[in-house]
Parts: sequence; C-alpha cells; structure tokens
Amino acid sequence: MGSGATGAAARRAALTPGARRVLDAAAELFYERGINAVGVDLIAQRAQVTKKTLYDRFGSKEALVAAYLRERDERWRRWLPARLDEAARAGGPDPEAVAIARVLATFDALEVWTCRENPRGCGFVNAAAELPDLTHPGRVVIAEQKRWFRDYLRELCRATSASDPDDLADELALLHEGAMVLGGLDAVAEPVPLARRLAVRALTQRGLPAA
Amino acid sequence: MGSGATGAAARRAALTPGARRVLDAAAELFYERGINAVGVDLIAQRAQVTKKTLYDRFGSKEALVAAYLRERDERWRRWLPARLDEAARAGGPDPEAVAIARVLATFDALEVWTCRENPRGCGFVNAAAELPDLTHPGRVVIAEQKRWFRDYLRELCRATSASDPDDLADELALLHEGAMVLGGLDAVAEPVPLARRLAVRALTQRGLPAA
DNA sequence: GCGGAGGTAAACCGATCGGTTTACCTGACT
DNA sequence: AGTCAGGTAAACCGATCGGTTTACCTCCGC
Repeated sequence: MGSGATGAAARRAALTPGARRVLDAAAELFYERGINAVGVDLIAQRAQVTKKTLYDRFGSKEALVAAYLRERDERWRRWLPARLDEAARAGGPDPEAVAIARVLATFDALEVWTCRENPRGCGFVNAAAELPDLTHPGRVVIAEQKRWFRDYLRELCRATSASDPDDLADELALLHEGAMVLGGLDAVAEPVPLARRLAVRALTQRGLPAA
Repeated sequence: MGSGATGAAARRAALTPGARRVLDAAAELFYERGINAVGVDLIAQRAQVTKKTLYDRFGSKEALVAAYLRERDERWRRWLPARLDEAARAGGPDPEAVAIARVLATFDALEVWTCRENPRGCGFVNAAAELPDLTHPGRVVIAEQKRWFRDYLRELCRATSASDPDDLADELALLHEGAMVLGGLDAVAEPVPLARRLAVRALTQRGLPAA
C-alpha cells in the first residue's frame, strides 16, 4: 500500500483482460436476467473465456456477484458527485443556493442514471431480492452502497440551512428508491420528476427557498 | 358464472387440500428465498405431496409462481379496503375529513402489512426482479397488482377535494414503494412513518386540512 | 533460457433443475 | 358395483447447475 494508484482505480486496473471481459459480461447478464438465472458457463462463453479462467480470477460465483455489485457501486460513487459539482458550478455565488441546487441535482442525476443504467430498476434492490442470506458477500456490498448514499445525502443536506437535515436526507433517500422501483415497473409515466417535486416540497417545508 | 360463490373465494375454495398446502409452501419459500432459488422438489416435500400432485394441480412452475402472486394480490385487495373502512368509521361525520383519513390510513395499513407480510420488501417488486420476461404469467399478475393499487389510490384521492387528485395518487404510490423497499433493506429505521409525513405534506400542499 | 502468469480446450464431478411416467391405493358419488 | 378424482411412491428423463482437473500453449521479465 505504498505509492502510486490506490483503491478502486488500482483494483480496476489490476484486472486481467480476461477477467475484465468476465466482469463486464457478468454485469450485463446479472442485471438483465437476474443473478440466479445466469450460470457461470454462460458468463464464460459471453466473455470468450474458459470456466477455468473465470474461477482462477474470481474463485466462485458468489465472489463474482460481489465484484459485480462492488463495481456498480464504485461507478455510482464516482459519477454522482462529479455530476453534482457540474450543477453547482452552474449555480450562482450564493452558497446556500448552491447547496440547495446540489440536493435537487441528485434527482436530475437520477433521471440520467436510470435511463442509462437502470431500465429494470435498482440493481442493488434487485440483487437483494435474490440474496436472502445476509452473510452473502454481495449483501455486504449492498448494505455498504445504501449506507454510503444515505451518508452522502446527509452531507448535502447539512450543507444547507435546513432544520433537521438528517431527517430530510432519509426522506430524500425514500424518494430516490421509490422513483427507481416505479421506473423499473413502469407503473408511472415519469417517476423521477414526481420524486423531485416531492423533494422540493420537503425543502420548502423546512424553510428553504427551492427554486 | 351462475349462482353461488364467485371469483376469488371460489377459486380459493376450489383448491384441493394438497394443492392448498402446495400453494402455502410455495408462497413462503418463494418470498423468503426467491423464486429461482426454490425448486419444485422442495416445495412438494414441504407440502407433504408428491411432485405428480403438484404438476397435476398447477401444470408448471411458471403457473405456480403466477398462482402465488395472484393469491398475494387477492389478499392485499381484500385486506386493505377493509382496513380503511375501519379507519373511516372511527372518523367524524365530516365526509371530507373521512376521505382524507382514508388516504392517510393507507400508510397505517402499510405499517401493519409490512410487519406481518413484508419483512423482505414488496413481494411483487422482488418477483419482478427475478422475472425479466414480460410475457411470463407472473409478470402479468404483477402489472395487474400495481395497476389496481394505482387506481385504488386515485379513487381515494378523488373522494377528497384535492386539486389534481390523479397526480397526488401517483405521488402516494411512489411513497408506498419507497417505504417498502427501504423497509426490506432496513436502510432507514422507520420508513413508513417517514413516507406518511411526506404524504401529509403532499396533502396540505393541495389545500387539504391533514390532521 | 527459464519460470511463472494468463490463458485455451475439454473432459469430468455429484447435485439439482423442471417435468414425466408407471403402478397402485382410497374414499365419495351414482 | 363401478367409476373417477385425488392421491402416494418412486423411478426416470435430459439438461444444467457450480466447480475441478489435466494437459498444453504463449508471452514476458529476470
């Protein structure tokens, strides 16, 4: 753990070309068809790799599932803040206004993200449905992801002058989850804007001037 | 469709004792472990029935999955309105107040329901995660369930003097889904009260006196 | 020039998958 | 007395599951 690249980037770069293809194929298949419905043989075939290579790199299907979820989580953690920084730069000089803009920008980001990556609903919620065992390594990643997002929302809310920002963060988390689920079931036409309007209301209720 | 019992009750009563046990066992196992993780052999064993009986009564696993979801849907459709009628009777003589009480009572009902039947999140959302094929008979039942609940919420909202009641109903649906998902992941301590508070805000925003 | 990492190809393992078949038994209704 | 629905018990089917093994090949760095 000395000098040079560390953490997520290092782990990603450390992947063998074959392993990279395996993980990509697994990600696509697990999300689109469900984890238990996809066998390792199919993954190996899609990745143009033998099963031996798959097991040499990942050890087990369980571990591959965890790797899939971990990478999905990392992508989200890298992408979301970048997106919010963009929105913040576009805002005015007023720090309070910027903080509020960042909170609401999470919904604009969600809109883009769900279109691109979540047509079948939240990958973590779907995975949790298939992994009832709480000790499964994938379940641990899911718990970490939900925890991270909650804490991130708290940060954003605390940056505003909202009363009870932690409570506000929980409300926003609920709105995000609801929008993703409804989007996956297409039970409602435009769930994200719906959630955003509810979020605006939650902000104004707390005395914030939400444009 | 002449005299005597009809519809759901008839379908339920029509079940053979063996078939009844199969459906009960399947419901428990499908919900707790996931649909694809449960084999027909295990279901038959739990129901103390041979596989032949299972296939004689249900024809296929697909059909059994659909029957499981259909019964879950029927239970919910029977239970929820009964619950709301209770809440309405407890309300005062003012019809507007009663209508509002019924809307909010959906969240009190949800609280009870999730404790009793949904510790692992919404059974329909979980099932949808495992059934990517939109033509699967189970998927059809899921679509019907979401549709029914949406329409039911619209009814409730239209009974109030809320402006744009259909839109309000969509918001409430989103809050319900969000609360169920968060409850299943226990990412938040008390998701249902959280959703209920957001619902109250949605009502007051529309000029309704939500107690 | 040699060893080890990364890989292919393919056979193999026991277990389980969804589903079928044959033979026999039981109790209720006609 | 006879029929038939609802069942048990158990063998059987081909396919697939997650996972392992053996043998061989290739390229890169020391």
